[in-house]
Amino acid sequence: MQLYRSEISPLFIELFTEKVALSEAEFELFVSYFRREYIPRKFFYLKAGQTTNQTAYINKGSSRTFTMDDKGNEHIMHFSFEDWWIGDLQSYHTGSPGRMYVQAMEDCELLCISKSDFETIQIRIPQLKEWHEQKFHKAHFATLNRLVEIKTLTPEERYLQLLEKHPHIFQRIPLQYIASYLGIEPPSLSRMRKRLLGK
Amino acid sequence: MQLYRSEISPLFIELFTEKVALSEAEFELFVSYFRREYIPRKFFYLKAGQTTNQTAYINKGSSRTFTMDDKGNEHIMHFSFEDWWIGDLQSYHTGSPGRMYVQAMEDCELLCISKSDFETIQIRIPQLKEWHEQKFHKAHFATLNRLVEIKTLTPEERYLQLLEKHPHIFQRIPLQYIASYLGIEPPSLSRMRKRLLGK
DNA sequence: ATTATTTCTTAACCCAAGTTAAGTAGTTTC
DNA sequence: GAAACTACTTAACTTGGGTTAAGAAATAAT
Repeated sequence: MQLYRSEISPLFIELFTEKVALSEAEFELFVSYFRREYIPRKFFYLKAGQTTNQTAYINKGSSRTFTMDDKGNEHIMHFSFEDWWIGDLQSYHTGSPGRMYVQAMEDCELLCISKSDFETIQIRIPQLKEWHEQKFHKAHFATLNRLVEIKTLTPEERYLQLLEKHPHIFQRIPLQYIASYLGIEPPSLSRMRKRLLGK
Repeated sequence: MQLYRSEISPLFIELFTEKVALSEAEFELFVSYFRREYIPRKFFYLKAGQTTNQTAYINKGSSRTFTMDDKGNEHIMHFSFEDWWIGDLQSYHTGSPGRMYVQAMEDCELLCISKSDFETIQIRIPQLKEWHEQKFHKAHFATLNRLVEIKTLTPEERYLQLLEKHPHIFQRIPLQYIASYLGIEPPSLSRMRKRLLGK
């Protein structure tokens, strides 16, 4: 099951041939380790309790990553779209069962590479190791940013900031999910939006 | 200004001679790069806007790390005690101005090493690089954990969890700071504690 | 087109946290 | 020991989110 270039997002190709600067041969080798995976809307790429041993690139589609509390309520940590990498970082790195659910919000086409394959190829192509580490750092800072946001901003401020910084999200994601991401219930978001109309 | 062994926390010695498994000579070399720094109570090790170029180990004392929002309210991210490393990770890694304030809650004695010295010695002693990376991973997962907690637990649940997992904190830290850490105002914490007495 | 399903809004009520300000207790300082 | 400062609590009031349930609107399925 080989992957043809025409089936790979241009952004993926650009990332590894230009930013990571793999040679043509290195890129071919790298890609050869990937496998396509389809996750239909509403299905799960990953569930809490599972241990991940692969990383996935979203070639097409979108997903939401959430945890579930004791009472069965879902809490969305983030959304992912084309050109994002999804998975449970903690499970991937520690090899222990994860706490995250990753569910397709739209039909997803993923490009997946197993952890062992990735580690193998890192030895041959050191740039990939470096890229992976940087990716990890960025993920950390994104999480830190989320934490700061949630501590320093009111729900209303978080809503306005999301609207300003990521307006496209509102065109693709149901408001109930956005409410969960903001940390409030759908009726609260509804009330808030009404409140803000008068401003 | 040399550091004598008797002046270094046994935990620090144990960490690097046993867990990181440095040889006697390596340890001596490593320690020689450190410099002592004293931060009196209420003074700042770091302020938002500054760019850090060192890491600090708390040999003695405690600190709080917080951000400040637009309205001037402080939001405590975490507390640190003996045997913890403090600083602004994001500023340290990206070399850009940080958003964190690190203030001594008790008189602090720190062991500090500059970023450049640490990078130099990493080349000579690769175990240190590995240790540092692991430290970074753990920091990430701690942040993730905080985010999950704050999203899935109510203030009361967060309070009870803190009380259960870190009861010693209540013996060393003013309740107003704990309130900030939990994400509520001091009167709310006070009311909550009163409420919980009847249970 | 009709039905079914999903998504969003609204209303009513409750409750907990925010806010402000006052007051108490404990500690430090001189 | 009095004054000053800090930490904590309490009260009164406001505000905004949670909850539940019902209904409206939009979308998908048949």
